[in-house]
Amino acid sequence: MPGPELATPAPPIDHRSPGACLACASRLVGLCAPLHPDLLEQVARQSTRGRITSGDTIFHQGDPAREIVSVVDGAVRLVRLLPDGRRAAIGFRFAGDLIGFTAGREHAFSAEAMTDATICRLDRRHLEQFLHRHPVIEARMLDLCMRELAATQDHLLVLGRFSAEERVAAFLVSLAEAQKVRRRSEVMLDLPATRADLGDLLGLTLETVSRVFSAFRRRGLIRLHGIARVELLAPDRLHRLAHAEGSDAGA
Amino acid sequence: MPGPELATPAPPIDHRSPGACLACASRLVGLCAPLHPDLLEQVARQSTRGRITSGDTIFHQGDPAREIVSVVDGAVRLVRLLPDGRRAAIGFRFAGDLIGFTAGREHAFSAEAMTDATICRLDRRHLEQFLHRHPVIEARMLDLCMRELAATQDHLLVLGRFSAEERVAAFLVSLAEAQKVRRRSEVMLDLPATRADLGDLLGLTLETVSRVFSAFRRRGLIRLHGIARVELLAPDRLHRLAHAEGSDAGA
DNA sequence: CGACCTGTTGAAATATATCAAACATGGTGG
DNA sequence: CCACCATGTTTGATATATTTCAACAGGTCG
Repeated sequence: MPGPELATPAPPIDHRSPGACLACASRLVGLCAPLHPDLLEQVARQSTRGRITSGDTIFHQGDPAREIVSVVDGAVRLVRLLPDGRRAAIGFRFAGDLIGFTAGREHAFSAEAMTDATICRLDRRHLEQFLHRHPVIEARMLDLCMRELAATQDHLLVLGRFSAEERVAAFLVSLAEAQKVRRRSEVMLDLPATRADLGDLLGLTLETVSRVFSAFRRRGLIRLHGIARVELLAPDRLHRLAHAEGSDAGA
Repeated sequence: MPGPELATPAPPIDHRSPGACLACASRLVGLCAPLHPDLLEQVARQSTRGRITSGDTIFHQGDPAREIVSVVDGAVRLVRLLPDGRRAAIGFRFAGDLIGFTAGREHAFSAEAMTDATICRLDRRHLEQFLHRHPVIEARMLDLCMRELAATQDHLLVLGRFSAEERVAAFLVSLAEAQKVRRRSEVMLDLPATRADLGDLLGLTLETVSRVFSAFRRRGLIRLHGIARVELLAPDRLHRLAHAEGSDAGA
């Protein structure tokens, strides 16, 4: 499903030298990296950690891609903007995700904070050199990239052939998945995105998203708690909807 | 060895010498790979080349991903099938493209020949071992993967926010691009796909695709030559349409 | 308090899907 | 060689899901 596979549930953070972010470096490497800690510092030393606030742009579509960004905490949306103002979101990213790693010279999309967030910027050059020196990590990177590719292809299916309800269901299911990976509840979901954000992600208008939420609520599929959290009351039925397995004809 | 699960309608395989396909191996490596030819043979030796006919399935969604396939010649569609019969195409692939390389254990989509084609099957294990031994190639692979990811994200934008006409225009432009890369005409395009294939790729019905082609024809944007080729009469206008740059208001 | 943002809901407009029929095309076999 | 068939295409009429436009409600924040 569309989304965040790359996930170590946010390791404890520890900044040795000022600005440096060893935590990010180690997250980059993954859980069981057969690397000497000293090597990590090579990367960490070239990183700067910072806190940003909801709505801030981390980098803009078109900016030279000189940095890779690790999301330490918070939620980020990746959006493409069309000349006439239409927006499409490539995906949402959360703690533990890496964004902005690209083959191109420029970022193909903007990254915007949906919540207050902590991020860590890594110098692209240094990261690439590091990867070249450590093929094991480069192999992990390839693996990561292929997973993200698969997730994006899933999303393609959603946008190409799913109805509005199926799209929203697919999103909720994938969000539950993402929270599970991060050791958070699978049924009580944090929803940092606005209806407009969801519309951009799912290829719908914000009104349609809102209507689908209402319909789900009426059918007893979900319950809204305040504005930023959804409870899945019938994950199984949502799952079937999200996989186009019909049989949820009812009400 | 449970051999024949990979391609149920087992395409006829032409075991020439020991089946080796040096051409595929070198394509995999890329043009200017700093590798000794002997090394290529390691990969080539484990490959089998074969000819398949239009409509054949190269591998099925759900099949164990034991092979990587290189398209030597012809056109292939990658499609995902939903339980209720809906189809969505991930993309089309042509000569020189590599398909089926994945992080998962199983193929997430089916690969079907749109034309008679020549393909080369590489053993996944061997390829992976080869990559591990040759980090330079692995780095190229990562680069390839990131490019494919970027292309898929582009497609996401198309499916999420483009009108039917914009989608078809985007497809034609990208097809022209693909032919240009392959040193073929940028305005006289081979169109191996049926209207239904295009619909699957663009998230439309075949009728809508047909109507858009007719509309483009009426407006003097394209001309159809027989059934399998399109001539772009106004590439610039199509380009603007494909990039949502408006200003093609007219008729 | 008032301005603003997000969300909800309604009514009308519209792009695309669906259903249906006729039309090309290319291959096959008599 | 032609008739025929299967397959793909075009076009039309209608249906429908989603968008668009619009009004209103509930928070939040200065």
